[in-house]
Amino acid sequence: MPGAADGAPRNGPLTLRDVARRVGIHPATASRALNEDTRHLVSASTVAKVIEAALEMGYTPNSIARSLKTARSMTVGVILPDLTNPLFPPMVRGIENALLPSGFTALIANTDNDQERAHAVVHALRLRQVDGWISATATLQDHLFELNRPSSLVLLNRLDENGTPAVVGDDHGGIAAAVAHLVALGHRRIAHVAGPQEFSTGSARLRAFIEVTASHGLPGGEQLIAIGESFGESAGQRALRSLLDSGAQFTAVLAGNDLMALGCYDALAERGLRCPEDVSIIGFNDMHFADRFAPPLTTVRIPHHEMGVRSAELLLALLADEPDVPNRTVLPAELVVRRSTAPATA
Amino acid sequence: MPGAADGAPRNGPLTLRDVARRVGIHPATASRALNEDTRHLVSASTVAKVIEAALEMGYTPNSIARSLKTARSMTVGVILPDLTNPLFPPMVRGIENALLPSGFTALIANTDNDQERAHAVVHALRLRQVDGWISATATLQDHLFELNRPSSLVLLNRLDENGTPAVVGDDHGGIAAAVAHLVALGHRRIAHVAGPQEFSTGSARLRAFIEVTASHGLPGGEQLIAIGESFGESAGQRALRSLLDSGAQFTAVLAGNDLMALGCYDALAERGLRCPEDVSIIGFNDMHFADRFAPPLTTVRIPHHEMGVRSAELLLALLADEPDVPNRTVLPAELVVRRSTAPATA
DNA sequence: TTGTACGCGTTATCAA
DNA sequence: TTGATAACGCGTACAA
Repeated sequence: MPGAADGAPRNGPLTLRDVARRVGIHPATASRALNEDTRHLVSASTVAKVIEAALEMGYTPNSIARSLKTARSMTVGVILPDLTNPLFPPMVRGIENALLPSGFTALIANTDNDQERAHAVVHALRLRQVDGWISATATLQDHLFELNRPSSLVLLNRLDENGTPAVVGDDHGGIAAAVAHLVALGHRRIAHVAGPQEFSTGSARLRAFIEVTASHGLPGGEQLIAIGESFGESAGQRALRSLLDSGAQFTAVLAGNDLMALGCYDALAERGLRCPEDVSIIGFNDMHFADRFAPPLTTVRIPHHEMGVRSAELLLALLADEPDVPNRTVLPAELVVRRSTAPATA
Repeated sequence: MPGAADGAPRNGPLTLRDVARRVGIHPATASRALNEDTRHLVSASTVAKVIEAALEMGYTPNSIARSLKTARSMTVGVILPDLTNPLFPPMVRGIENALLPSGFTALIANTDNDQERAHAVVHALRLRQVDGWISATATLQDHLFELNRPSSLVLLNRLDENGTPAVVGDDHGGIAAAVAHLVALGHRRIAHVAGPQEFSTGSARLRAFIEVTASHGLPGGEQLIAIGESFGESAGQRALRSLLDSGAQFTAVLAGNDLMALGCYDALAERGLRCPEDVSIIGFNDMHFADRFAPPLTTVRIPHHEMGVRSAELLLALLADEPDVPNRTVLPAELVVRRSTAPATA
């Protein structure tokens, strides 16, 4: 005699059975009444009674039980290099905002660009049965692929070679705008402190830099390019330092991102060079507080929050098996001119 | 005949039954073998066989099913005002790092200091059956209290009047160090641009300011205090502006936090006042990039990451029903002198 | 329109 | 030391 209908009051949190008992119906009916898309199977009057009872009793469905039954955890794993990098919080907020209406929750994990740690956190999230993934890390895609249907993965601020659905900023357009700005200021010898080439953003920006400077007829070649070993400040500093040491002549620097631009500030300072009087510097991303630096950084803005939103929407579409989901979304980049760029003097 | 032992291969992800079948034992035994703290109930040889089989088959336990059975979701809800505020990411990372070894996962939610949204996100997390809460928001405690046993809540960077376990920075010590620094530089008329008084940090710092300036024998009184309506930049700007408008005389400003200090920079700039030549400014928190501002901000550092770690450890202890968990942890604050403070000239 | 019966995958409890 | 059974709370065929 399972599910006996006697009135023994339960002590833990309320269940569907409690609500059903209160209304005097079977739990299954209560379930149907409470559930959006089965509600039409139930008479309007019972629906009303069930909903009222549920509200009154303060019933909340147990999502764990539901997940076990439906085999969907309603969670999304979000893999980041490091939440502490101001680039990511706005993206995360965008993801969370886009996920909320659908009842999905984001699980955030940081890899610190460390393979070991990446595996650990991805494993931890797999144990949690996440339904899908948003990854803003590089070189991890392959591993995620081993473990997931491609249809449940969206890349954010990254591209891979497998055509995995991705949301990125317009690297080429951003670089073009930055170079055009410098050219308009009279700069002709422009250097590029590039990000690591394993990252799609690092290589896309370098490629764009080479193309765009060539199309402007500017002097190019490897002596005006230095590649950092990370996207951090010290990598930017070391890269520009090496350029300075090489004796290359330039009046402006395009940095791989804002953090590297900050490192360029440092490299300049330690040589007694001033920005923008001696060397103009442009960053990429327009991260929070870029307008507060000394000097305020001219940089390329990409829509962080919007990128998060779009990546989540893309994933939601994939999870809903929608047809025709685009596999590459490029969001516009925009140059923000501040005070780290000035007319060329040299 | 439930759980028939015939060899029908399942197609979905592997379950405990698959592993058990492979080894030729009962699923319950496999469960015991795989589980740390029941393993001692199983013979060493079966344990070995089960573990090997599980590894070989790539079995991963279904945490949803486990949660349903154990009534623990192994998740912790983390309530923040706004992840975009650089104060919080390091704390979140601390929380995640401290949680990871215990198998707990953090669910992050932002309130934007909006009651409506706060309720929505807390509700969403409740539905997810989080086992405990870490809250860095103000004025929400009461509501959380209605919904949870007090033993599952830890406050972070906040205090309430109910003695809820909390981890905070040493506001009084930090303010004391800041004032001492200014006094040593010859300042005597020091203003305070205070944070909102509904927040424990806002009121604690104001109280400390009043006490400490008095103990130094400095001029006090309301004309040297302005209270911002939020902890943001524009609130700080408006507050200092009002002080300036009031005609109050001061040579240094203690801001409620770093963001408000940034607002003070703006208020000074719009009056043609220079920092630190005309007015020295000190912030609070030493958030990321405070050293990059113009001028680099002298501020009080609190150990963000450590605070996150400690709050998570505290919560873990509460969840484990450990006795003698401290209900207030105060972490040391340290003054970081940069270039927004200088000897008094006026 | 509603009720019945069952199972999602795991672990707790009891019995052997 | 192991096996059998039941139950966590829910959703869903199927039957009524």
